[in-house]
Amino acid sequence: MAFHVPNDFCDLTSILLKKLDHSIGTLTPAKVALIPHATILDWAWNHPGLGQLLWRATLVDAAVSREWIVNVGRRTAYQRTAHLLCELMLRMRAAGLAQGLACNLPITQIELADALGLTPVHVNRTLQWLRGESLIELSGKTLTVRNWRELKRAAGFDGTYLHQSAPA
Amino acid sequence: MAFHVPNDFCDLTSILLKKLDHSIGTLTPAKVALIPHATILDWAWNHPGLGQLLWRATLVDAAVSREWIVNVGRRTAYQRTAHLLCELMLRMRAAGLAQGLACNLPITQIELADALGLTPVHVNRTLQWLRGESLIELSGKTLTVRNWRELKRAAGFDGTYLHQSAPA
DNA sequence: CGATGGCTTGAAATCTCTCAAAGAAAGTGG
DNA sequence: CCACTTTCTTTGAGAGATTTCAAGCCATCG
Repeated sequence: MAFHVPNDFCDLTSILLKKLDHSIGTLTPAKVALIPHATILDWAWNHPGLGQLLWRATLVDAAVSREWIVNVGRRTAYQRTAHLLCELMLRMRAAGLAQGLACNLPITQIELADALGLTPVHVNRTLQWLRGESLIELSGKTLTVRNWRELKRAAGFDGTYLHQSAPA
Repeated sequence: MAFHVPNDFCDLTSILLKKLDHSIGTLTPAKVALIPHATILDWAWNHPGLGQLLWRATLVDAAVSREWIVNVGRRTAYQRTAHLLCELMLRMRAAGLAQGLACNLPITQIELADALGLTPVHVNRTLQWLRGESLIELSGKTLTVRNWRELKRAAGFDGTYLHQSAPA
């Protein structure tokens, strides 16, 4: 239901929602910082600036979720896959983890399929199509966008929902 | 991407996310309370209990969004429709707006289709199927669940994500 | 160098959509 | 309160996107 890229806060939900309704796992070896709930709550209530930042982070996650609903519910496999790749590229760039329009994407087609609501077989064909149109290169663990403008157009992508501009 | 039932907070997102990435509309005549952002922010930072409640409300909305991703991405039209009806019934009950397993559902099949990522035509056939199985009655503006247990089973519904138990 | 997991390909099956039209229901104006 | 219009619901048949099933290939790893 969601992907996190390095430096993302994750599972902020658990601070206030005590009943687990989902789980989180790693797709690769990862360095994870564990922060006690008590610490976060202390930050939130005693440093309003921080609290605002944390709340905001959860709101951005929610915005991304809403976009995924649209993606999965209303776009074709082709648009949908392109859309996810646009999102991931922008988020990796914001995290300072991209070189130009290339970034690490250590994810299998099976995992991609799960996130896209497609079968792995169809994801495979869709990626071939995107490659055939020279929109992307995706080999091994590296995603390179060959034609950002066309990829965006194919996906119907508008990154507003990522709220990447600095918060007030 | 979401439905609100009476008494739901809506658009809390806009308090911290200044760039609009979606819109909100009414499906029926509605009584709406407008609260200035400044007021909400004041509540949030000067009354920690309230702030926690507000933050929590946005987290529950996010949890619902995540479930919708699953619903639209991984369930058949039949399961998906049943699932949404389960959710709506539970939320209407929590809002004190249901009589037993019957509640108001003033929504057209077209709107339902939009939320489900289906065509209105297919929603129509799906509802007929659910009616045929005696799981629901849905005529005019009233939804009645005839067989809650079976409807839940058909939908693969687990209401945990609604977090309806009282917050700490 | 065998084993495992991931990628690719093909063909048939299926779910859902599209197109098209007709019947109900609900709202509007006279 | 009745024509009239609009919107919503229903039905049918054909088309299409995606899935399913099945198999082969390739790369990586111990």
